[in-house]
Amino acid sequence: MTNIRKVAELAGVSVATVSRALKSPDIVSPTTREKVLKAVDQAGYKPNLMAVQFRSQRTYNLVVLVPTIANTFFARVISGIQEAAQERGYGVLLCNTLGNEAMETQYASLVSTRQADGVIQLRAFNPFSEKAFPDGAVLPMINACEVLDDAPCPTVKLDNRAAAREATEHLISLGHRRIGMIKGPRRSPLTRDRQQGYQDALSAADIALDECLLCPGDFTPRSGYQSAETLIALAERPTAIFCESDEMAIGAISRIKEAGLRVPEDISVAGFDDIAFASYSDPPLTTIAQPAEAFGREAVAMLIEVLEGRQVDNLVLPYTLVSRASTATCRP
Amino acid sequence: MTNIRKVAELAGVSVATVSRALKSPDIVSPTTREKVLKAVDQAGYKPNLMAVQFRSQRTYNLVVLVPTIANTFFARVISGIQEAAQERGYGVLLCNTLGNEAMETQYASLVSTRQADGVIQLRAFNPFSEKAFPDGAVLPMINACEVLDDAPCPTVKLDNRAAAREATEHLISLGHRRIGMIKGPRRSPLTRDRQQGYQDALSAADIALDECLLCPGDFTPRSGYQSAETLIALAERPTAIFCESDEMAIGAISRIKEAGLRVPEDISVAGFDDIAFASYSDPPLTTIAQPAEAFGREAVAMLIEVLEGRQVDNLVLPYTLVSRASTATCRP
DNA sequence: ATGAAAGCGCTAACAG
DNA sequence: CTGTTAGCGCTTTCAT
Repeated sequence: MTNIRKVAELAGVSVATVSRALKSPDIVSPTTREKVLKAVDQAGYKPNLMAVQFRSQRTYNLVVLVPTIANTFFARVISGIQEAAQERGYGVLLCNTLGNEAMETQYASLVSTRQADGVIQLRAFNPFSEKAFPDGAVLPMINACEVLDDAPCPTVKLDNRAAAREATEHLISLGHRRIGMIKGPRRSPLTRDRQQGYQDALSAADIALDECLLCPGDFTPRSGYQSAETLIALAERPTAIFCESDEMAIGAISRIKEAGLRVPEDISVAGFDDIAFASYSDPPLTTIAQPAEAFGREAVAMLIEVLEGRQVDNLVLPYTLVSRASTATCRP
Repeated sequence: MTNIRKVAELAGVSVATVSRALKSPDIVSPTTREKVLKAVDQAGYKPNLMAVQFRSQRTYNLVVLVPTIANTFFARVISGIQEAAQERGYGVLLCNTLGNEAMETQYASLVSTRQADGVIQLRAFNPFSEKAFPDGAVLPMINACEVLDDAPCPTVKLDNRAAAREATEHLISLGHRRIGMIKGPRRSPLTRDRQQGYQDALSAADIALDECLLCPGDFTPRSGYQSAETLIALAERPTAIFCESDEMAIGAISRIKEAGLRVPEDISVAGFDDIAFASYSDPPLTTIAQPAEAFGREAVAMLIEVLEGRQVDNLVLPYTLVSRASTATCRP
């Protein structure tokens, strides 16, 4: 492998000059620069970035901790991350953690071991030990999408409570009063906030909360399918279901139809995320559109700010209620 | 940041001893080992892997070139890659190339610049220039899923021709003789092979090929939707459609229903990939199941073999026809 | 404008 | 078993 020394010999200059000709062309004389560039070309020289990084103590790699890459919402977030990182000369180390905290901690240590400069965490968990970054220290991390309440770092998120409230209000405005909810994982702040929003809407409309209508889920189509089954079987069946993800909504619709019921005639269904399939489901899904790619892009921009020692504010991104055919007037 | 020297001072030994105590504990005396480990703990020492890598000339990073991470099939492949890489102590540098050759070349140069040890390419394109790896040299690359005909490296793929033939034969066996096909990108070997399989099946059943029934697509639901529109509008409408991806099949079904036609009563639809949504579409999708995660796992295993200088054979993974409700007997 | 030389943190001869 | 020493390839003072 050709290194800078080879190039220096070939050009008849010192290694320092080669380095300078490449990094700050303006401070070497045009003639030397020419010579160097010719030698670089001739030798097919590519700087060993491992050495460069080692020297400069920066890797230009970002670690992304994603709960599951199989979820199309996260896939979109990652696209955004990937794109923004590339533009700024950073690589992306993708870690599919499946929500496993040990794994997240392990991956975060890529930063302690200087394999990466910072972390984008897409789940509400701090993967850094007190030890690695004692108190006062600024964590090289951004927490995005699902955010810790007392995050030790800057965050980008949606106003999940408001969004869930709006989705629920949409159903209420269609005349629904018995509205089921298929939730996300138990201890997720995201789920808690969305449930809050759901309850806010009910309260505002003077509808009493019925715990039976609250079903567990894990964002997969399968869990939506199963929880829909429970809801359908209820003595007093809901006329609408609000799902915390489109994937669950699609699973739920599948189960509802299997039971011989129609969407939205018998049961309206609303989702959350606005994934690509939402438009192609039957019926097309009413949902809350999240700016998934923007989450990724913003997280990268913020993380780089942090890495460069600047102050960063938390960010709340906008959502939109997209009304499609899966929700309709209640006609019991 | 604490480094090996600090630890050495703290333990009252040389840096070499610290290094040894950590890398090959058996060749240092138990007492020194203890001292060193205590010092390591006390200093909160983590080896600077950048330095280790720099020294050992290995990064333990793999580059993955993926056409689009938004496709759930690739998401599964990546999960497999990710998992296998982690088990073997490798990190994954994910590159969403959108099929852009310049981008792929650029990312592949992470290897030339020693940011990564090898490449897993999920598209039929060689991202390495002749210059970087002259002829004889063994490319540190595995080509998976969509494979070049004369790949310059080991490959893992499906027998796409046989799989497409089987899917088509399934439709023929149901009495269909007018079978549309929604294809993948124009110049993809994958598309060519699948079309071959489709034609193989037609020939074997003495059905003449009708070019009108061949529609373009790009694996997205949207393209399936559009091509279905074309097929429906045909004077002699097909009674079945074979799509090269489930995402297109889902788009196609959506369009067919919009036209007031029923699946499978009026038109049967078959897909390819068996993504998670295939079971939850209405009707559930008949499709060719690919072992997506296995592609990822095998590619990693093979790449590491190559990196360690061993010989590797090409691999063909098995597929399965999964028959669900979207295909049924032809009754014109 | 250029060169000589130090050193980033670590490992691996080579001595002892 | 342990210490000394020489780099890995590069950037960056400090001289010239």
